Amino acid sequence: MPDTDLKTEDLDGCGPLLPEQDSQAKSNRRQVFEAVRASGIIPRVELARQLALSPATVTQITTELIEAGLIQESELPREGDSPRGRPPVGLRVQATAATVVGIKISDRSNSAVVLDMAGNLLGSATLPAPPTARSTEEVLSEAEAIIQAALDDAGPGIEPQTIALGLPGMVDFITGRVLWCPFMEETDVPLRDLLQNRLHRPVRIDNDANLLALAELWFGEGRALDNFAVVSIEHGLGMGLVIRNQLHRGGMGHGMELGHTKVQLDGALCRCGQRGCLEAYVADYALVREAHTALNLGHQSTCADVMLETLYAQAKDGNALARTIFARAGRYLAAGLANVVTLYDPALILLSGDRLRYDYLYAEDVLSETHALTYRPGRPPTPVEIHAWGDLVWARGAGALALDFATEMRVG
Amino acid sequence: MPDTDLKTEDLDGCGPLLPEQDSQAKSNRRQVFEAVRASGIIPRVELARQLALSPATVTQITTELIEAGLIQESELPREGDSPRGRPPVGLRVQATAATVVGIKISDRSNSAVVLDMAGNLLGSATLPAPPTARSTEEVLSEAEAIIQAALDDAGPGIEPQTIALGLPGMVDFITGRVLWCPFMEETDVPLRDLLQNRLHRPVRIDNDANLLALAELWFGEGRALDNFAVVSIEHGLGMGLVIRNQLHRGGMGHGMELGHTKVQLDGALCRCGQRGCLEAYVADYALVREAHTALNLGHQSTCADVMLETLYAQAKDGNALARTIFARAGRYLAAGLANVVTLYDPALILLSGDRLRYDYLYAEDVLSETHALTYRPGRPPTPVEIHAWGDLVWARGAGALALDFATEMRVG
DNA sequence: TTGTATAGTTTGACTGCCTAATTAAATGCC
DNA sequence: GGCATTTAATTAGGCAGTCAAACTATACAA
Repeated sequence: MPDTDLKTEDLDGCGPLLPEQDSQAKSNRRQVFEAVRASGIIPRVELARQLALSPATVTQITTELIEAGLIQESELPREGDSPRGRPPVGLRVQATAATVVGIKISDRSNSAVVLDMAGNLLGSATLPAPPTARSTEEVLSEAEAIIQAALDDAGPGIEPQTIALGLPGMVDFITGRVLWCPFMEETDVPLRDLLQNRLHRPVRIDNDANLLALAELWFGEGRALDNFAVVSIEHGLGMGLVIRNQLHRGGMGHGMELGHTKVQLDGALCRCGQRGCLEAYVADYALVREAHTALNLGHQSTCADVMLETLYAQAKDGNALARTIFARAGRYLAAGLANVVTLYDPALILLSGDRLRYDYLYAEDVLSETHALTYRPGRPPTPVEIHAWGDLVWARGAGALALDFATEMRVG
Repeated sequence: MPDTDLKTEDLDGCGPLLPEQDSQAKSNRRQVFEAVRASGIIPRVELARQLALSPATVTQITTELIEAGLIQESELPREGDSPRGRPPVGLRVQATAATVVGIKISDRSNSAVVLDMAGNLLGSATLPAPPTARSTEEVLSEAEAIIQAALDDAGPGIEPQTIALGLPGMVDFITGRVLWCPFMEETDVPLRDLLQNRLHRPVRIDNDANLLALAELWFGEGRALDNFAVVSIEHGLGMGLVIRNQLHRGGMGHGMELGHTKVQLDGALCRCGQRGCLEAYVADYALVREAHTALNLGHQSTCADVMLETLYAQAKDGNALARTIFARAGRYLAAGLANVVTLYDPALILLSGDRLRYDYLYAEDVLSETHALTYRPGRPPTPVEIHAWGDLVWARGAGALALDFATEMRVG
């Protein structure tokens, strides 16, 4: 049929111009290794089932991995009723195959964890962070110090294979540059390469909100989900997003800024200079600001933490004004979470962060308010869970990043 | 090293439990085919470069595809300066290899397009839709009728290989069920399978907001992006999201509901029954509602469209009240778009939909307001573009879906 | 002409995976 | 205890897909 018969002649073609998958799928070798690590202990049959590979292939790949010292055979825990047939042989990661360090630098404390190839925690350390703005050189020294402290805690003779570092602010994961960080003097710092040169080891860096999501994806509630959001409540409100089992770093590779979504046009003043940001209602400085007014604390120049504790105590004691402060913050938080649900429809929202002691903010009220503010007829409400782990979450998230890196290098 | 040396023993393993990629990557055969279609005309060398394949492999695959009648050799348009060496031979898809139909059913009009394998438009049709609620049987008949009309327009002898249907409401792409649709009497209808049985052809169905995103991904501005959002403004406010070159259908496979994000706590009443939804400020019914008050049209029971036109005309004539209506709607829309930017950080936001004639709503003001409401220091503002195509966009999006389906079946 | 540059094909080998047959290691039944 | 049964894992043989390298094809330039 000649072209002239066509009503439209599309010489530019149609369809997406970019390849769909990121480069190519992981090799079966790597998939097998990761399935073993994800399971803890798993027999070959089960690997074949999970990965839709033939038993022959699994045998071949696992033999290679065992020879390479990456996995090992291991007794499988006995079930109650032992079935007939040849008993399966368990496989597990050779934990000592590699060691990695994940660290988090912030303006409160620096922390680090040492993980082995199986993800076991070998050691950790937390050091206070200087409250002042810091030079790049200082940050590098702090990183080195906290790594050393964690390695010391883990015991002698550990040589980490890879290192991952997380810090707040705008971090470009791809280029490894810190575009902006609240406590750093300089901007647009190629921190990854600087640290790499200093430590003579491969380094990755990422935004701390992303690390939180990675921590949940690797070690926490998100492991069985291919799709969830992690909201962190601290100084600001951060968000990490996992989509199709992968961290979504946004167009530019930075964390998502839930704190600066608008929940009220011309609303409260945010420290970013705009009005109506969620952060301006929920973050600690917003609460402190109201506490000043409500509790006649205006003349005191106590630090924010103390002031918040005071406010919380008063609310608990029945102070109505103090209660309204938390109640309002809670309602706005609910609106923000409802927006996340409406825009993403994640399978789960995890609330994470240090401030979970302010129960008022994360009480049942907030959760039910979130559901009330979400329009999803006929669908079950999106579960919202509070996940409070210790100060080491971020470092563990960085550890996951480092582990992934090490896996890429060792397994391929 | 014995296990007892470890500080934590993680028998449950670590790392994501689900496979990262969706099943497996596309075959090279399919990648080659899709690259040819995406390019329009492309020589083998370029295919090898783009897909990182050896020339030998490209030769083999293209030979197969030619033999299968899926692509063909074609003259390559001459550049101005002809370089030395053997001139490349162009490849293009054999447009006649397959034909598909994409249709959209709504409460205003039904439309359909006929596309060939190259994505060329062979024919189309639009029919008015009955304004009343419809039974499943009626919807099926309408679908059949609009398909026939489009096929008639395309000419004789066309047998579509696959069909894709889009409609508003909650559509589960995976199961092919319509959980809820504004104009359908029944709920939870297995529409895909019903249509399949009726037409004796493979069918896919999807939400109309998703189709819009697919239309942009296949034929529009989104082709060169791996990451963008499409916002559609009609009765409601829908959103489709492309992430990593793939449509993000949310946890349940429905479209995202931008219209019901909260931009004002305890704000205007939305038809969903909640308060402060973006839709309650921006959708046509919200404008009409205010027009009633502002323009003393309360006694008239004219239809919404006429009322909106009146309002728009008055605003153009300088009526201050009418102007404030559009101005307010524009500001809230800006806040909603700013939230999308803040939460997703897409590479581009496309504004799409029928109502683009209400210039006031999408004027420069809205775009600059969007940027003003977005906190992204040091980063260039997210581009927001208005994309007005005709009434056939949705059908074309459905066509893309059908084309993808046909490709899967024919190319593998 | 002949040289050179670029596009595309042919050949042979290799990798990775699969099917099918075989071996291994347990239980249950007689 | 011995043997059938059942499930796990390995081995053997083969096929599909890809690549490197050598080769052919087709243009322009000198």
